[in-house]
Amino acid sequence: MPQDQLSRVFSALADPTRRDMVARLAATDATVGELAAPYDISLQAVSRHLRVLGDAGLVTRTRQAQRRPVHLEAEVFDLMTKWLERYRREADERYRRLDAVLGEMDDATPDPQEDHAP
Amino acid sequence: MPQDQLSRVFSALADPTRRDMVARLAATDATVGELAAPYDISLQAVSRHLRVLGDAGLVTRTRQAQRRPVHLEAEVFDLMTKWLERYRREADERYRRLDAVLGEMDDATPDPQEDHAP
DNA sequence: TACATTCTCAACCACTTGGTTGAAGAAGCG
DNA sequence: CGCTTCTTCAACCAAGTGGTTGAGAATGTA
Repeated sequence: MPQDQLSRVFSALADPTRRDMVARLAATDATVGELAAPYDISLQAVSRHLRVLGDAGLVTRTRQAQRRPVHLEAEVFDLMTKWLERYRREADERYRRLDAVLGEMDDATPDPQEDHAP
Repeated sequence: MPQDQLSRVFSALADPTRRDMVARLAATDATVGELAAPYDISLQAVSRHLRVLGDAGLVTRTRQAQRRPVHLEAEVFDLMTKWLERYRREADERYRRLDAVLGEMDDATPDPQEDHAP
């Protein structure tokens, strides 16, 4: 069950509620109650969403009286960006290299040539 | 059940096997059998992984005799990059001007189903 | 101390996910 | 046509997820 961090991060962001939380936390820190306000789910559910974000390293918590303010950790985004950039660039280059037809299905005489670059 | 695409994309990439497939597909197209080779799981499982990637818009399939070559669609990465860049930058700026006002929630009450989008 | 506020833990439940095996569809070859 | 190759569909199962409610921990306040 100990997934790698990248998996945890992607998994955490696969939920719209959690993405929305991240979006709001990018603007400012917030407490659990504040974060929960807009949603129609229980405080406990929000708390658990935050635990998922925390496990992914996307947020950290502190203590402020009874409150547990949540803070977005931007560094983790770099991890994702790094992964993304690498493969996006590779695919992009490859796309640029072959000047034909991918994705277009309207060819009447489909004679798929090899698209391997020389 | 019809999740938004961003959720499907993040969810698809939350699996290490699928991320590895994407990585390999960034180099070149491949058939199901070719993709399956390195992994110790059934061909059917690989086929289903590819369906997940396909539903997320990350790959497309064509037909080549009995084979169904898989092609990586780089455009979807832009979607993620856009999302990432936006909030990473916001958090970065905020980090830079580290005034950190807690408890200062603005009036934004977003619908959890929708991402923060302009 | 007693009480209110804020948040988390625990148990439960419906649904999804990622794997399995067996059967079947689709295309080429003898 | 029957047989082989490549791939998907279907049914099943264990484990995970996201919600619920109820209890309780942690802290500040009267």
